[in-house]
Amino acid sequence: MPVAIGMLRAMADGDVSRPVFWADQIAMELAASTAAPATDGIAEHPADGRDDPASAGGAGPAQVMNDSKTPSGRAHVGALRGVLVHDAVLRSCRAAGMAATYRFGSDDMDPLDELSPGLEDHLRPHLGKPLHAVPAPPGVDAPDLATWFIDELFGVFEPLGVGAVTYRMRDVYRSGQFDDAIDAIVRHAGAVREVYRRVSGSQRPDDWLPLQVVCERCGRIGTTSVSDYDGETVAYQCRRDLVAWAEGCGASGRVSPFGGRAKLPWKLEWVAKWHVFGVTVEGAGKDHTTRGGSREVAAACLEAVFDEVAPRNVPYEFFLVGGRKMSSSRGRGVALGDMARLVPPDLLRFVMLRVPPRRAVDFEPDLATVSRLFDDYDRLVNKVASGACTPADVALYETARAHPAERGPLGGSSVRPAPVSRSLPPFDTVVSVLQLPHLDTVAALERGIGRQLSAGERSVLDERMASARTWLEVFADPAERIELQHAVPASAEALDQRQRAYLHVLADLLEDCPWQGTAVQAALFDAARCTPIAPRDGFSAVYQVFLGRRDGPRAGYLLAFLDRAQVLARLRALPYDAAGLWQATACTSISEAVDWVAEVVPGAAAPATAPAEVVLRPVAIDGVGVSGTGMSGGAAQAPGSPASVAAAGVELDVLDSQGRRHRARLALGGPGAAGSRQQVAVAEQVAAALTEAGYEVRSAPRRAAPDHSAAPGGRARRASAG
RNA sequence: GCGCCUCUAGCUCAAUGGCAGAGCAACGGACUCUUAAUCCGCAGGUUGGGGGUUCGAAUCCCCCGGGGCGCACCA
Repeated sequence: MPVAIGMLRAMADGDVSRPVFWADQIAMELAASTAAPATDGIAEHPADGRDDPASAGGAGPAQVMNDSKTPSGRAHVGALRGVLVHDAVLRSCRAAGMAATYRFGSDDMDPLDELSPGLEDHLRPHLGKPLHAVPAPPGVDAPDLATWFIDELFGVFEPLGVGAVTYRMRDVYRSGQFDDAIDAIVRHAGAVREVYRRVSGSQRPDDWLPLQVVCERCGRIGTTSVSDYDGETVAYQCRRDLVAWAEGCGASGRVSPFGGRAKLPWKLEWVAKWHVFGVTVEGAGKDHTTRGGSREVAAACLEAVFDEVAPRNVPYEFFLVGGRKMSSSRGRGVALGDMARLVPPDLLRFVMLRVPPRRAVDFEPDLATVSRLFDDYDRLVNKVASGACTPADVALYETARAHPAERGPLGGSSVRPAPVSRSLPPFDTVVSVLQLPHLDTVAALERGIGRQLSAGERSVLDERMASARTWLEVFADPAERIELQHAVPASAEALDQRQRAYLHVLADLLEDCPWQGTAVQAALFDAARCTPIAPRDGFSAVYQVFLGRRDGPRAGYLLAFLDRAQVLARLRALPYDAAGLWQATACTSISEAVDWVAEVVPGAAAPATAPAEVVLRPVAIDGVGVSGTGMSGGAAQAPGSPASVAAAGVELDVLDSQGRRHRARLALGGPGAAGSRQQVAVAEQVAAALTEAGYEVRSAPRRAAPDHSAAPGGRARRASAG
């Protein structure tokens, strides 16, 4: 199977009419261009013997990838784009049998030129110093600022399977590796100035040298201007007004620019890296790649000074969050560490590498986007596992996999496990289930998909659950998070009388309902018919009372995993106008009630079916509440207002052949009709009429007002309850 | 001003010169019954507009338009 995968790569079959993974395309072009004896001098500058030995087995000219990052702030996800673009090219080169290495540098000789949010006071005195010379903030366990910042990025290399060898510019300069390049570049300062003028249009003074030294007095490097190179030393001035963001100390003198006492400005440092390391591939973000931009200037300088051709560029777009560029200085964006905890390594590689470098990756860590990412990756894995895929699919899959332990000289595909198709609960489902308390998440999810997960799927699910937890903890905004409220939230005061009545009806039905998801879910619908209310409005009321929002996960399951007594108390917490409900919903004559029963359950018309059960229950409406509803705050009702409504009635509960409960109310007239004698008489008339029509009629005892524990035994007689 | 990317079904995107497709959403249906855990089905398009190359164009070239971003100060 691994062999088949290798053969599927576009390069192996040479069928250019089929889609080619972008990194494979670049590797092909590199192989083609370096195979031919070019006019460049790159071959004369092999990567000075520090190659990763693992790469030595490859055939053909060695490719040296280089990339770097200035450790000037907390790393955000965008920093990973360049890292992974180069890593993808590295893997493609190795998969094609080419020798290739990947170096990644920390540009920690650069001056501190901005104040990271939250660290202003600590950093301000050090503006202009090399980043490696700025102390880490108090309480941070790092030797210096640059190390602290860059380790955040380097820390994800291993888990992501990034095959880069890291280095630090302070070490490069101190070791003297750059001394010859510094000498050559400064000697060619005139040519450099000319390139600056010609390519980017920037004018430099005639005595300007492309170099900055560390001020011997204040230690700043961003504030010094340099001139007059004599082959051993340069003259410098630490100027107060050289840059706006830092102030020099005013010192001046002569100093040797070698061995770490000076650094080249950015564009020339690039030149030196390319020359000294023999770099053949170095991509750059679009901010560098514009016409007349730093990349073009550097390429021209490389040619002017060393007569070499610049490495292959791989221009790449930004990684946007919600369509906007991330900015660590403005605190906008997604922290690298958060992102690494949010999505598993494979997915992080996948999201960065599936789009060609020149296209922006727009990723918003909201539920829909993250869920889609998981879906997309599952689909890719299944596609590759099934074999119904293109070479580009296979290449993307291989490139997206993070498995550092198996990385080999040729990409290690021969030892990689074959992809296994998976059928896992989607991310948003996992998020949903995780938020239900007291729930065995895995068991619930397995129940959801109707089978047990394999061991492999289980480990992927564990990963997904960890992601879901991170999402809930770090990324979910209040609108996306469901949180069980400890009391009825204030927003629930807006529920109308019908919804409030629904909650009370539901509470009564849940008194002796089996405490299980499906049964509770059925009770939710029963309560909607019994109120009556549109199910949607009833559900909405439940979500309002428990979650403080209008929708939520399947309500029956939500409630079933809570404590019954607490659920009942919560449902009854909001008072409602019982008399008003009766006025709005009750039948006013016996014949109307009987017609209603016949409409709901056509028992007489279908004698073959089991007779539907009708339960009659006398109910007192004493003007402040209906007895038996559990409403305790009757005194809150204004005296007076219910004077005109029925003072007593009969509830008719009908259980149809499918066990669904329906309810009608029969009001008995004005305030004077409250006598139980009349209730009994009416109930008997209704019962007689219904019995005549073929229904099985039972009567439930009148319920005592404040005590609903004496619930009539027949109430829960329904198919699902037995 | 210069440069890059982008425009395809309601939404997010595939298809890289060979019959315009998927996932969600919608719609229809099933499920002791829609509501953030299920399944099946159906529909959805002048590929931003115009011109050109080609037997054949979403795809390549030119022009126009909409949107996003970058460089013109610094790494």
